[in-house]
Amino acid sequence: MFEDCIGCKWTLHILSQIRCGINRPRALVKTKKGLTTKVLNERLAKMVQFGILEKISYPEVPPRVEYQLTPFGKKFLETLDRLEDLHLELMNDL
Amino acid sequence: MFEDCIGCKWTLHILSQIRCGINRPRALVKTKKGLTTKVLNERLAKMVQFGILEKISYPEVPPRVEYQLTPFGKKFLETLDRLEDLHLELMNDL
DNA sequence: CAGTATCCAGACCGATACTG
DNA sequence: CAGTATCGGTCTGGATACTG
Repeated sequence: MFEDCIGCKWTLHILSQIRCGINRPRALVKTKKGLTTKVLNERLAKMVQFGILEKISYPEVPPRVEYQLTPFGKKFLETLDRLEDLHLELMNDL
Repeated sequence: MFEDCIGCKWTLHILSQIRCGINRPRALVKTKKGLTTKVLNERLAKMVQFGILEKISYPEVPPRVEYQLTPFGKKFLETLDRLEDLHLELMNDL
């Protein structure tokens, strides 16, 4: 599951954007050059499947969709933050 | 860095083996079918570079090499364990 | 705007053979 | 036994165009 989630150069970026409140597909695609709807949707689908994200569709025209972190997703990111802290600590020790 | 470490299907396996005390290249290659010296060495080099592993060469013939987790490497794995715990928790809630 | 389908270049990695 | 080099198939993912 890790591999599938993190073993993709976009996943971390996408998650951090969603955490910042950028949670609509179009907006997400525009946050980084090279990210396309195809790859974005693949990643989003995976993360929904893994219980990291939740998808909300509003029955409007034009359609509106938002993705939100689930409670698990939030804990997941927090744990990742801790990993980053660890790494920064290491760098400081040098 | 995460991407580089975890975004490879072998890394997690290799690290868990080393944690179990299987820390010589030859032995590691034999732990999983499909793992070759080339890929193994690539991964080991990366992990040494990232400060996760430490390489110890004994000046013997035939040569003997061992890899060990650094303190950072141990914390790194512990944090990964916590991620796994989180995921198991999630599964239980269903 | 959201999402899917198609195409194709290029990275990746497994197999093999080789050196020290 | 440790490590490097080379080759070649596979599969990812970026570009593009399309539907609802």
